[in-house]
Amino acid sequence: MPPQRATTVAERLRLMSGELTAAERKLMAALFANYPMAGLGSITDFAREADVSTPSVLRLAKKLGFSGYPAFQEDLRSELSAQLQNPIAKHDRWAAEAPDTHILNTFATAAMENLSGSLKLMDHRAFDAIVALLADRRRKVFVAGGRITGAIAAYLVTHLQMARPGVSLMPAAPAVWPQYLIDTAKNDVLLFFDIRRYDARMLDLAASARERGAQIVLITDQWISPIARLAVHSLPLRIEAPSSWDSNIVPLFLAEALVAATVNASWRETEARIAAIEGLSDTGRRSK
Amino acid sequence: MPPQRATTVAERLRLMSGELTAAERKLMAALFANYPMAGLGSITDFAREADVSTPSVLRLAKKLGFSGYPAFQEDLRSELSAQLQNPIAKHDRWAAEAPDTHILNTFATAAMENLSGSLKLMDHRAFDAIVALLADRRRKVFVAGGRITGAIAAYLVTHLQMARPGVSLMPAAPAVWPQYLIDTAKNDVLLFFDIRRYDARMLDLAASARERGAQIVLITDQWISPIARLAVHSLPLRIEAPSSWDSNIVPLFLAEALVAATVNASWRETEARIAAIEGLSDTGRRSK
DNA sequence: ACATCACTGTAACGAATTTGACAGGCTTCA
DNA sequence: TGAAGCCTGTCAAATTCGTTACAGTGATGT
Repeated sequence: MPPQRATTVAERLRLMSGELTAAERKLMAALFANYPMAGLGSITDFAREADVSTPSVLRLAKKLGFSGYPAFQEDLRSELSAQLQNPIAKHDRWAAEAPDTHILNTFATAAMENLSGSLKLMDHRAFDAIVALLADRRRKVFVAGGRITGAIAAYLVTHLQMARPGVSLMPAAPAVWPQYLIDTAKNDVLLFFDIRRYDARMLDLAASARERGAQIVLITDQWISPIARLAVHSLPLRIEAPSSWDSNIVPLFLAEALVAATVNASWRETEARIAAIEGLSDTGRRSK
Repeated sequence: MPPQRATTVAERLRLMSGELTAAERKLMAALFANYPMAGLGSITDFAREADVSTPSVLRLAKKLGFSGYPAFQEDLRSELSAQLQNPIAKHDRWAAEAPDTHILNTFATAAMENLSGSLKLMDHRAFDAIVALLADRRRKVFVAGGRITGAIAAYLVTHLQMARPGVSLMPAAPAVWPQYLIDTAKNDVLLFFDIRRYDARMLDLAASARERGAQIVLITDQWISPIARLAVHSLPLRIEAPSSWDSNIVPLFLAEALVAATVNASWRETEARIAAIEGLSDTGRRSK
């Protein structure tokens, strides 16, 4: 454990720069030349880079208050990861007049980080492949969600049903699943939202569906549901929130993006359908 | 020398994700959970982080085409330093390797703008006042949503029910609303999600509830539902999306923030309840 | 039920790293 | 000029690390 995380290594170095010896200044220069990457290799590499001996590096690390070279490196790493986490986030407060610590602001920061973190690691080819499956009208589509994610699944189904026929929501009760499975043909699509605590019965459902030849698609969290090994495509998302429960903002984002992309992918057929729905639902409904 | 710098480690990993074994997927998840820092420590640390053996780490590195673990690390480092060179550059592209015009990117931009736009205009005192209403256990809480926002309403109810008793979802069918209204006492809370096209029957419901003395709370869009004039608090949100439909990401955000704030506001009473629910739901359910 | 195959962890080896001890060299001041 | 003190590198010991070999396990298919 590093002595004080109050400040960065660079900061500490600058503070001590007056008391540094010649070799230590060379090290400091080498580290700043490409900070902090130069310090992330072995102590030997770092020493060679600065053209000093390895013990000099060790002495510098100890002078900075670290127990040894690995401790020094660990500090550099955590510093770096902290820096990477807020590319933009800490700019300013989100909600104009609320304090930084107001839950609206902490939640907004978490949501932004979840979204950008999810997208950075997302495989957009998998996304496109899922859209292709959803846009293929020869396949029936079933969507399943757990106790919490059920609402997201329902949301997706509501929208997909406007975009194409043959879309159903898997009911929450496992007892009725067989009735849906029996109608599942080969190559139909079964899309799961499965986020921790993963439901064992969802895994069973996925296994049964897969046996019948269904294409399993999985939307999960960064810890990855066990359904992943049955799925043709899985998308892991970040869902952490400053709350007792996880955040489903990113899963909802993905649901909306999937719908929009599916509509785009088959606009010819979808356009007429949407228009028809508009016509039907305008009756007895006031619009803006 | 690494085999190909044409692509990032994350990218290569995603490309091979289909051919990964269970242990390798655990490693991938661990690496992505804290990318790329998790891979910059020792092979032992990385293995422990992912809860696999050290040889499994090595096997993954070789599978990705590296000569050994150090080569893998070197690639991560150079990738990282390349990324650090453009501090802001790739900020506009959210999904790292998808084109700017990919729907994931356009949607992400819209979502970010909606969120920050909503928060800039939000009255955090109204938010706090709503939380105070929701946290007051003497009041029953009813939540109503329209055809689309119903899923968000259901999501809010699912979570609020974990935080406190006396929370119900207004069913979609207007026919059964009287049964709920009859149980509405003075000062109970009726929270609406109402987004364009505003449903006339929702307005009727709000009017009836208000006559009975209920406190009406409204979450709506920037064009503001007519329910607003009946409500004690309204929060207008931005919901525009590059899609045929509006985005409900910000409404969901608000729902989550309301839940978290409500839990905080009455933590003393809520803590035990959450623990009890955990205890009940752990039975017959697998955890992570 | 059996055999095969792929996967995973344990254990042990060699290599590289980190660290401490020591001695040479430079500077400083009497 | 000489001596003291600090700084620095060389060297070797100890530790940790990366790697290989092997055996156990579970899944798959005959």
